[in-house]
Amino acid sequence: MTTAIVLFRRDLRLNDNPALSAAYASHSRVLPLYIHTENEDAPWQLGGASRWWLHHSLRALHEQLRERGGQLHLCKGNTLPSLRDVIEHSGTRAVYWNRRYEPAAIARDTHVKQALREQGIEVHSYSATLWREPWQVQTKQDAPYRVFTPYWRSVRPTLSVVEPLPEPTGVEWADIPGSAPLEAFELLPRIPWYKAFGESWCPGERGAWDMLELFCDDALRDYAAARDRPARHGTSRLSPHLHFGEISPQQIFHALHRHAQRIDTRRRPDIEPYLRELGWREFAYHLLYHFPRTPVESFNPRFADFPWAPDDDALLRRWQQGRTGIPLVDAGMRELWQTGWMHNRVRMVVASLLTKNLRQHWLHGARWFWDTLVDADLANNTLGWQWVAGCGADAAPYFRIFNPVSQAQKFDPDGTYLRRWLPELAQLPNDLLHEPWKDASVAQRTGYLPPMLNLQASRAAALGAYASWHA
DNA sequence: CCGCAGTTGGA
DNA sequence: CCAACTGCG
Repeated sequence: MTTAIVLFRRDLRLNDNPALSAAYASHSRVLPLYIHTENEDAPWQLGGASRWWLHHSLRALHEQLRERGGQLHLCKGNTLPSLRDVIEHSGTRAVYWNRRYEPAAIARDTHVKQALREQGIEVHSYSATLWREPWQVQTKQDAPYRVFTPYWRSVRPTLSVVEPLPEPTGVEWADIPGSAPLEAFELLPRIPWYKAFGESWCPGERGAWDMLELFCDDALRDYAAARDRPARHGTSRLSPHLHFGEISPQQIFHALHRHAQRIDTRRRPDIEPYLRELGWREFAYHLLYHFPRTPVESFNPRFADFPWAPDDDALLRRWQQGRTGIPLVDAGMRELWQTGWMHNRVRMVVASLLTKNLRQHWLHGARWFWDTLVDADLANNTLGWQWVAGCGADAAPYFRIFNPVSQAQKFDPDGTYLRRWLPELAQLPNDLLHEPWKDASVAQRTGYLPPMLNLQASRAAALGAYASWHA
């Protein structure tokens, strides 16, 4: 009669959870544990929006366990002392977890594993958030891939539909006295800016599957085109669920495949474009593993002396608050603030404006996204910002500067997205909605600010600065 | 060593 | 057409 600890981290699910299944296979009792380590992930400790999500996801997991006669044991503190405490009070000799891939987490886990083993505790770790471990994918020259297309060409053919692990049934859940209340984590920020998040999101394993079902029923068929239209719910919106491991890529692949198979061949949706996006996520994790300094340093070393404009707080604040006077940018930043999420197409546009037109360092944008996105993810955030800024792996070339007006006209032609997030402009006809500055009276009538920059001039200045630096 | 190709654009 | 460069096989 032995007990095993299952340490939950970014795997807040009971299905397809290798650590949980393995623990249950070898032990008669399982003690589910979550440790709130306030600072171990510094400088990338959880941002505000992520904290909101985590709060609700932990509550959801706790409820799931209660329905099964158990409960999630919560403690606050550093991982090793907290684990030792629980080990001592529960008489446990084995700890199971699923791996994480952020540099700080790897260092921490390596240390904890070694320390526990030295005191005679078994530690077992598993792969649960990626299709392939980062060290398993290499070029013919035994180097990590730096370009997505060859990476994907090498990985995709090796992926197959695998039956996900079922939730273990009949588990005897263990607990010890002294669990902290969830409120003790103080995860909900003092400023209740997140009060509308609940209208968009349902954190937790069940919420993840509801979202996936919505995607299958609605957007999947038309994904390749619809995913570029910010007014539509054309994307999967699974990113925060994936980040916290409420659902795994394996489960998604399996579910999409099964869903597609049930539809007759002529109307069967093509799941490849979406799998490719999951491939980007996988690629981002692999890059972060192989290039652990990229969260703070440009992937391309040439950019070490890139002439970013001097930091400008006033300018940054207007960008953050959605007060730039550029409709698509302001709409996106307000969507982010109000829902904790922004459509990917719009993310590229706001990031391009900050890093290219305004020439602010990409880290300023990355940090804001880190704090405000419910799907803030070190691997994806780093890759995304460096890609837009032009200093990343497989990055956009410097001369590719998004024009927010033409992007809006192309992907939100009827202005639905702009009107949703810029209600003060909702009454304008489409041409003025896309370019409110064309009528000087709009600013007075609506209170909408005149643009803080000239798109053409700032573009030319950015190209000029790049060219003279590059020469 | 050679050849091919490279997420998302703008004017 | 903007620039060439390099990752990869």
